[in-house]
Amino acid sequence: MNHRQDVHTSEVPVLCVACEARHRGVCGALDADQLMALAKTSTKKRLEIGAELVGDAEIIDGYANILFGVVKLIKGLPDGREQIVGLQFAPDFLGRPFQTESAVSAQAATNVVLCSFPKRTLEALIKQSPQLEHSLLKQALRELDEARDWMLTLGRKNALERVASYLLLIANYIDPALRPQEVIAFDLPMSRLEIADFLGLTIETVSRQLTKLRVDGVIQVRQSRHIVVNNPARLKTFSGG
Amino acid sequence: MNHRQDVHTSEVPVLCVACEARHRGVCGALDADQLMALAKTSTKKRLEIGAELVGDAEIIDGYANILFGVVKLIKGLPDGREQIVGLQFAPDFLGRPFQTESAVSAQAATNVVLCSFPKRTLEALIKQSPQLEHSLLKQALRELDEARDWMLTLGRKNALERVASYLLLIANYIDPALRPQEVIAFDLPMSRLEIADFLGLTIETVSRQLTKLRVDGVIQVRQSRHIVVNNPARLKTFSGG
DNA sequence: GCTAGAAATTGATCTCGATCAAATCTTCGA
DNA sequence: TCGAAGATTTGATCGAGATCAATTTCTAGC
Repeated sequence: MNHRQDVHTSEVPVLCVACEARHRGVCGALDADQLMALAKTSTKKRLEIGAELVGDAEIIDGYANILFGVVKLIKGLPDGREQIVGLQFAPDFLGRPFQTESAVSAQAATNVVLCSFPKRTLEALIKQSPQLEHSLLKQALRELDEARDWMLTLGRKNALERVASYLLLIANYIDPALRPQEVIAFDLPMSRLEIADFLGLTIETVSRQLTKLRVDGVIQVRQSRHIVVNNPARLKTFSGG
Repeated sequence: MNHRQDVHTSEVPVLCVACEARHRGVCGALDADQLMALAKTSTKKRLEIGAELVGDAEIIDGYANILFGVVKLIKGLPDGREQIVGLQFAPDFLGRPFQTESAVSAQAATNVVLCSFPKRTLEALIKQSPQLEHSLLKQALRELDEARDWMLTLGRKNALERVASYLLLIANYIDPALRPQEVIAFDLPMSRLEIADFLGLTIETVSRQLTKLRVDGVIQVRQSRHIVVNNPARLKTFSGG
C-alpha cells in the first residue's frame, strides 16, 4: 500500500487499519480522492473492528480519516437517553481539533476502515500547511450546516416527516446525484434503535412510520435493512420540506 | 471612532453601524477585545435596527461582527414552522464563509450593534492572514459543539428540561463565571415565542414550565422578561444534565 | 435446514405537550 | 392617566408518540 511520504511525520506509531500496520504519522492526509482509492483497493475493506470504534479519550487524543463505512457521533444524558448528533461517511475527517468541553463519542455504525494518527501530528501539519486548515474549516462548516438542518428536523418535524427525511438523507449519501424520479435501492447502515436515536424517536415509532410509507407504496422494505425508494420526489413530499 | 487601518481594504462602501458611517472594508476585523471596547464606547449601543437584521441574500453576500446584542439564526419549513438553530452574541462573527445550500436566516433578537463588511473583503483578508482562518475555524467548531449540545436537548429532553437548559444557557452567557450557588438575575433576550422556537415547543408549554419552576421556588419571574435564578445548581437538576 | 437469541413489528393503553379558548398582564401612544 | 394592542398566563380538551406487552421475522451457529 502506497503512502504519501511527504505528509508523514515522526510521531508515536499508531495502528493504521488501511495499511494493516503500525506506522508513524499521517497516512494519506486529507486528500479525498486518494483516500477513496485506498479504500477501494484495501484488502481490509470489510474489516470488523467492532461496535466501539473510539471512545471519548481517544477522540480527544487522536484523529482519523474514514476510508470506508459509517461512523455515528453520540451524545448521552446521565440517565442513559442517547442522541446521535452526526453521521460521518468516508472520506470524512474524524476528531475534534483543539480542546473542547463538549463530550461527543464516536461509534462504528457499520464495518469501518480508517486511518488513524496522533493528535500532535495533525497540529504540526496545520502549522506548515494553511491548505489543511482550510480543509478542516470547510468540513466544520459543512457539519455545522448538517447539524442545523437536523435541528430543524428534531425540533419541528413529526415522526413521519423525520423518517422520510432520514431515508432521503441516506439515499442521497448512497447516490449524491440522485434524481427525483429515479428508483434507488440500498441497505440501511443503521439498526432501528440507531435510527430512533438519530431521529429522537423510539424504535416502535420508527417501525410504524416505515410501515406507513410501505403501505402507501412510497418504499419497499425487505429483511428490515433493505430499502427500495420507488420515487424520491414522492418521499420528499412526506419529509416536510 | 478609531479603526484599525491595517485591515481596511478598498471595497464597496457598507453602512457600519458602529461608526455611524458608510466606509470601505473591515472595521475592527475579528479582534474580540477591540470589538468589545468599540461596543462599550459606541454612542449607538441601543441602536434600534428593527426585527429584520439580515435576510438570506445578505448573509450570503456579506459578513458582520456583532458588537452588541443577540442575533438568532433561523431555519423554517415551507408551511411556516420555524426553528431557531443558533444564538450569536458579541463578539461573534456573523455570516457563512464560502458557498452553502443550507438556507439559514438571521434576525436580531434584541437591539443589535454590528459592523458589516462585504464578502470579498473577508475572502481577501483570509488569503493574507492564516490567523484569520484559524479564528473562523475555532468559532465554527464552537458553534458545532453548541449545535450538537442543542440536538441532544431537542431530541431527548422533555419540556421542563428544555426550559431549564435554556435558562442555564442564558445565565451562563450573562455570567460565564457563574458559580453553582450564586444568585443571578437577568432579562431574557427573547420573547416567549422565540424561546418556544428555540426549544421546539409552543409558547403555552414554555409558559407552563416557567410557572412550574417559579412555583417550585427555583426561579423568580418579574414582568415576564426579568428572571432571578435563586440557585443555579438546583436549576441544573431540572435540566436533565 | 434447524434452532436460539436478537431485532423488528404489531397491538393496547397512557401521557405529555399541542391545540383551542379565555382571562390577565404589559407596554406604549394619545 | 387611559385605553388599545400585543404578550403572557391559565384552563380544557385532544392526539401523536411513548410505553408496556406479545408476536413475528431475521440472523448466526450448528
